[in-house]
Amino acid sequence: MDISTLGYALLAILARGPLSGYDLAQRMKKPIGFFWQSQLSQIYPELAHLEAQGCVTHKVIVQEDRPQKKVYTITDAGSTALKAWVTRSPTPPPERNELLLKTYAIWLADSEAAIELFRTQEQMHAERLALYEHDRIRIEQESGRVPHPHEPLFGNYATVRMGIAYEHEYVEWCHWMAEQFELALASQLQDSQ
Amino acid sequence: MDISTLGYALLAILARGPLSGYDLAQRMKKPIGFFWQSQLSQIYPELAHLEAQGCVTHKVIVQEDRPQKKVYTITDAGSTALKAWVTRSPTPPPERNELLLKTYAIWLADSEAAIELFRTQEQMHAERLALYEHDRIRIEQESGRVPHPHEPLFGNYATVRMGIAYEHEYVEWCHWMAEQFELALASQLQDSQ
DNA sequence: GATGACATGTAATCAGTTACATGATTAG
DNA sequence: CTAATCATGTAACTGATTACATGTCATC
Repeated sequence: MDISTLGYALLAILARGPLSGYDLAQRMKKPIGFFWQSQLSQIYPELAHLEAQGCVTHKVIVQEDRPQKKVYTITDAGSTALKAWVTRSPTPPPERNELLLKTYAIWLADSEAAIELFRTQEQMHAERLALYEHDRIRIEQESGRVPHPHEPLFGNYATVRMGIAYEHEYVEWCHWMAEQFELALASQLQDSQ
Repeated sequence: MDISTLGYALLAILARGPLSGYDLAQRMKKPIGFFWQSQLSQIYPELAHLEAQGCVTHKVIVQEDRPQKKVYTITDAGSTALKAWVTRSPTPPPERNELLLKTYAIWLADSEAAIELFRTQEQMHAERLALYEHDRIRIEQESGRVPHPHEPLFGNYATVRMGIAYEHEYVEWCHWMAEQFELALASQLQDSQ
């Protein structure tokens, strides 16, 4: 029995309550998607796999107003496997950041183009930051102040905290990058006069 | 003609000077590896592909003390393609952070196990932080103070700056996480007395 | 003579994305 | 009747990792 990371991701969501594959995909967008993404076409086979391993079971639910669906529930075996996994040190994943790769070769670019690139990135990350900060406040209001480490909402809070710190750094770095090229541009203009 | 991200990564390295496949793989470890990793078995076919596209050429160099090697040089076409690529906005990659996924389900864990996980992570990132900070100082000494945006060393400096900010945030967040579980543990012990 | 760094590749496998295929039900 | 959402899947392709395969040269 070996479970893929996606498998654990699905178990982590199902640990909070039963859901259909379609609904799992929705969760894979909104809160989970910030640190683990996945497509429906990958979720369905993975659910079948988890069921074959005895980590989940499903019931067909017939709905009147919508098409019928399969609602999956985590089993004791699944719960045990998930609990064992959460505190196992993850193997450091191969880093892959295309923006940093571009940055490594950015000395080749025109200042104007570089400034545009980093201003755009700065704005993008500022938007995400605002989104996360909104989420953080929502969570703090839902539970009185900071959630306790043993309630599910703590998972949301802790990850959103990381998101805020991450996006905050990103925005500042992008800002610094654009600034460097603006300074270079200014001194170029001065030289040509 | 379409070039993969790995292809651009190789071009970005070759833009600083000709190298063999083996040497490119070395660079893929030391400075580039922090934001783009790759194996030799992927590099060799990619170099052949780049050569077929006219982005690089190679010469066989016979060495006396070592086996012969193929040294690759970037062409004008390769240089043009690279320069056009560096300032194109990258498509945001699907986020995938296993530690955050575990964090989302960490409320299921025992406080002791959680503390160990985050203390270990904190130490790991503190080590990387020290490594990056050392690198930053080395670069600042090599060039008088901050490298100019249009010299190659700026690429190294800018990426290492991001690395420092990132690892710094990571260390702080891990520390906060461990602290949350230590507080939970302390209040548990108090309750049982 | 064995080990390790240098050097270049191919083959099998895996995880994940995109495209394809089908169908129910509701709202406009 | 048409588009959007809900709902479940399969198939083809792509990028990357791991394992396999071969060989040179220097040092211990």
